[in-house]
Amino acid sequence: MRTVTITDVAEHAGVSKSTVSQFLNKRYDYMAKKTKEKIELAIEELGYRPNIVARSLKQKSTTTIGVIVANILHEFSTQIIRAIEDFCHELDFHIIVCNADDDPEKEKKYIDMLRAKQIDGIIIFPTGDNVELYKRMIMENYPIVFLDRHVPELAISSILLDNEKASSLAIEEFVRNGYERIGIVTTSTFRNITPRIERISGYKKAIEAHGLPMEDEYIKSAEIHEIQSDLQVMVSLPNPPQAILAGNDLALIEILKYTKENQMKIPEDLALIGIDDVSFAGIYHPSITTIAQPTFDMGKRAAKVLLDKITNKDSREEVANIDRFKPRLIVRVSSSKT
Amino acid sequence: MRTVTITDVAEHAGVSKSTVSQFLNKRYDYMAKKTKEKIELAIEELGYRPNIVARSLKQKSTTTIGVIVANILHEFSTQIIRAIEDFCHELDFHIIVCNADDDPEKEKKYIDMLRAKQIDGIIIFPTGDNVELYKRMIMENYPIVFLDRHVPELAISSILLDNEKASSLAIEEFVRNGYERIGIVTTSTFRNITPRIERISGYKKAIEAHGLPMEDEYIKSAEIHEIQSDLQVMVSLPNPPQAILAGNDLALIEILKYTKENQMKIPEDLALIGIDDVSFAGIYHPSITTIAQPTFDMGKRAAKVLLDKITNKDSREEVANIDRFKPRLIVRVSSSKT
DNA sequence: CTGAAAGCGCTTACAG
DNA sequence: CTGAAAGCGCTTACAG
Repeated sequence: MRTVTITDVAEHAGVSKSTVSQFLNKRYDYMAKKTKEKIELAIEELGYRPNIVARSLKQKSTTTIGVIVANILHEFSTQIIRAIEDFCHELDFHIIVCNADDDPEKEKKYIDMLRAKQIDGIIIFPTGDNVELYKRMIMENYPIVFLDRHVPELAISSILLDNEKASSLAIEEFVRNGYERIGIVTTSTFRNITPRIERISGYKKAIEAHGLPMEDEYIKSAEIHEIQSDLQVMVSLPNPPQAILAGNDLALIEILKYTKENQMKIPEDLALIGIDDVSFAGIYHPSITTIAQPTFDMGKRAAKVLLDKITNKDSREEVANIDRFKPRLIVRVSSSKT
Repeated sequence: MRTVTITDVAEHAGVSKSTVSQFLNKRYDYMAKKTKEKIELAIEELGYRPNIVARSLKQKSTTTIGVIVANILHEFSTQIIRAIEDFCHELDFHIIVCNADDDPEKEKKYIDMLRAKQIDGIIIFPTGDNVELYKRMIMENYPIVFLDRHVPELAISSILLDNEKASSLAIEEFVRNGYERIGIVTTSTFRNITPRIERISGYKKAIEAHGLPMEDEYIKSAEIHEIQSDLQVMVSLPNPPQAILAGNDLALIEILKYTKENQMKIPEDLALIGIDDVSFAGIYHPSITTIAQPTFDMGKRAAKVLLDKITNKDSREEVANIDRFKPRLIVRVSSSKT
């Protein structure tokens, strides 16, 4: 089954390839009506479908972008992907999804491959460990946007949550309900991952601002599989925290696992707020107070900023344009007075 | 910043483009060691990265596949995507993720675009409404695999759950615990979506096999936003069901929302089993008995079957190869005796 | 208003 | 062991 090409269409319609190409690109300015009709008919009859790879080679654009998420297991990642996909679909762009698995090597491999494939731009949740590579892309003025995390020394547009605000919203809610000994548990801050670092610093500032006890033992950032034992330690303190802020969805699930296994009552034995409005927050017993990220807006913005850069490649930016999105407190039961 | 091409490398190394190309494709058979080194050096010095679009045009392969999910909101979809991505990453294939949003028009648009982009093959969760289009792809021997759903009259390899088994596992678990009036709630069966149809038929067969009461009122399939009111009707029956099987994750969440709002106790007021082992099943109060799909295996298999077809395009298959995966019952508390 | 020609950056069969 | 030439399927500046 030979595939039909523009040459076949041209022959069939009795015109030149150039003219067919004009037609395909909707440059009808000077095209005779008859010519147009002949081409339309030929395309129809032959079932012609333009080869976009050939077009891309010539035009140096693939109308495809890459999205490299740090860890596709976070609900946040999949919601962002969905938002980006929605936005791109409108503009007939496609997205290639890559999961770096928090591995800088894998991230590098993906970046290299995406660029070899002439992908027009990339949205990255950066692992943070490929600074040289990021720098090279900036130098080459390659369109790129960071999401969720950023690398402070680099002039790359970044879409971030106002993470400190997220923590302070949570602490304020705890304080309003009379909690004083408040802890925070996040996944590992190995490699200085922005949201984790900032959520902890936001936590510290808020604790201080409210004159609450600040204990190192109340702050845990660890690998997922270590969280259970860390919680054990925290709960066994002489003065254990009465409330905990979960740094993200995976941390929250670990905490809920712990409280369930140890028959701790929420919020009586331990009050809880989670950053990320997980799907089950409203139906859990008790329902869980969360800090929601505007995931849809953030994904959409990232896509918009990237596509703008792609369309507008000459305008190089000199400084990182950091776009902070506001988190929103959703009050439910897990943080209430007891 | 002019991009460096194979011509630049050839000049820099003092050899021909052909030889550089041989090098890039690792055909070292007859290559002098010195030549190899010169090329390596030139590539290094120029920071050359082959243009895969050009290669694709010539080789008629993009080492990229498309994945069109019906609805990216299901956890099942994202797990499948992850599994496919993992598998493809090993083989240096990339995946373009598309969300058809259960809209046949959108599905069609994606299929057309993916083919125009010369994507090597597609994994589809078919909406079912583009039968002509599917048929044309079969005729053209275009590599394609169906996942989660299939279209019975078509000879397309399909990766499916043994859906009837999934339902019967659930019914048996209910029966073991003494439940007799058992209902099922799924999202809409408009357009004959395979898993929903089969889960309902499996439910019916199992109910019959156990000699349990079979009532039309115990069977609901509806759009997400209608489920609350349908549950209201079901619960208000003179003889309401004592147990409900949730057809998928979204249906389960609706049911939990309903029971929570109406302060129904699980399993005392209503026992529950959900198909899809949702992330929160183990930490919910009470923990939720589920029927797990082997999502990782299914995604991996789909990718494997597709890549085999791509590698092996001559071997056309005559009949649909339907691959049924076994569901697994995970007993927790929501289905226990009261 | 339309066509001939060159070119995008590769690969490949063939010649030497 | 290596190179010249043709070709993948488009687009585009230019000529007429």
